[in-house]
Amino acid sequence: MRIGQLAQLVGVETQTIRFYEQQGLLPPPDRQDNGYRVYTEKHGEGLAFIRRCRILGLSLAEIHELQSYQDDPHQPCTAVNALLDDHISHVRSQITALQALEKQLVSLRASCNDDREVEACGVLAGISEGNMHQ
Amino acid sequence: MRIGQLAQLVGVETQTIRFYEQQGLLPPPDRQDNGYRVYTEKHGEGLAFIRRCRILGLSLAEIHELQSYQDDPHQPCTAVNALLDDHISHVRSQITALQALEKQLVSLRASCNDDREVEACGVLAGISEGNMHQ
DNA sequence: ATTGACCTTATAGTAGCTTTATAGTTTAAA
DNA sequence: TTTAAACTATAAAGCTACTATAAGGTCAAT
Ligand SMILES: [Zn+2]
Ligand SMILES: [Zn+2]
Ligand SMILES: [Zn+2]
Ligand SMILES: [Zn+2]
Repeated sequence: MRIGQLAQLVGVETQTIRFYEQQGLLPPPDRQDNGYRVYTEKHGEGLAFIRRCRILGLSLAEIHELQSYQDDPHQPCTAVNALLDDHISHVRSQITALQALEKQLVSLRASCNDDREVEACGVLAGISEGNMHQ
Repeated sequence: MRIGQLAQLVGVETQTIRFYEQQGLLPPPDRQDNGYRVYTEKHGEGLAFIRRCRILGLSLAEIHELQSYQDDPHQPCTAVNALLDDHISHVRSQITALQALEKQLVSLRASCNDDREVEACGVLAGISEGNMHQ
């Protein structure tokens, strides 16, 4: 299977596959005589794994870490679970931060109606005056 | 006032100030004979404005846009308010996406306790099998 | 023989800085 | 007075996870 077919199968762009190979996330495939990459089913599974991790918001470094655990399957899986726990708490703190931000933005927006000049805009004034409780 | 003092005053790094100048967000200050930048209070206010916008999650492009409105203070402020509305809805959709992600991650995590080998880890199995309702 | 679809590598761009490298200037201590 | 610390300058690279572009080689069909 060549790179285009693999790309279509998994739903990524060919450049992305080459990028993952370059980053050490996907093992370098064999080459045809003309230099074309030839992929196996295993590559397909590996690529799908990477993509599902990305959908879960894992960084390439975290994926790399998971792969290193997969390479040593008789270790206890505490490290895997811990990685996910860390990721969950990271996501949660992002949510918390964004919710606080939303509150701030909404209150800022409430300080202006649409019938003013820029000079008197409550939004700009609110930012400029810096009444921001961090 | 030199760049280091301004940086300390506003709480940014000197490189960040030079970066904003280069990006056209901060007007180029006068220079001493030795080439050192000399800042005024206006620069301090401008920099503080940028920083508060950044804290509100606005992009440099959005800040640039706000600055262009400030330069024309007798326009109606509808564009300012619209910019903020857009930003708020952007933040809200981020929150929604992250909340869905958190749910997915938590359910994935629940599929493993800590007493397994990597081979049998519920988390890794969950990712590999791809039972992900997008 | 030439078109078109596919493949190759290398390089640059995205956002918002941060880091590094290299060098010149000012200020204070020894 | 010398010298070292602290400050300034520019330019360029690094960060993340790709995406896009350029310039070219390969292959099947027309
Ligand atoms: Zn993470
Ligand atoms: Zn307004
Ligand atoms: Zn925005
Ligand atoms: Zn586990």
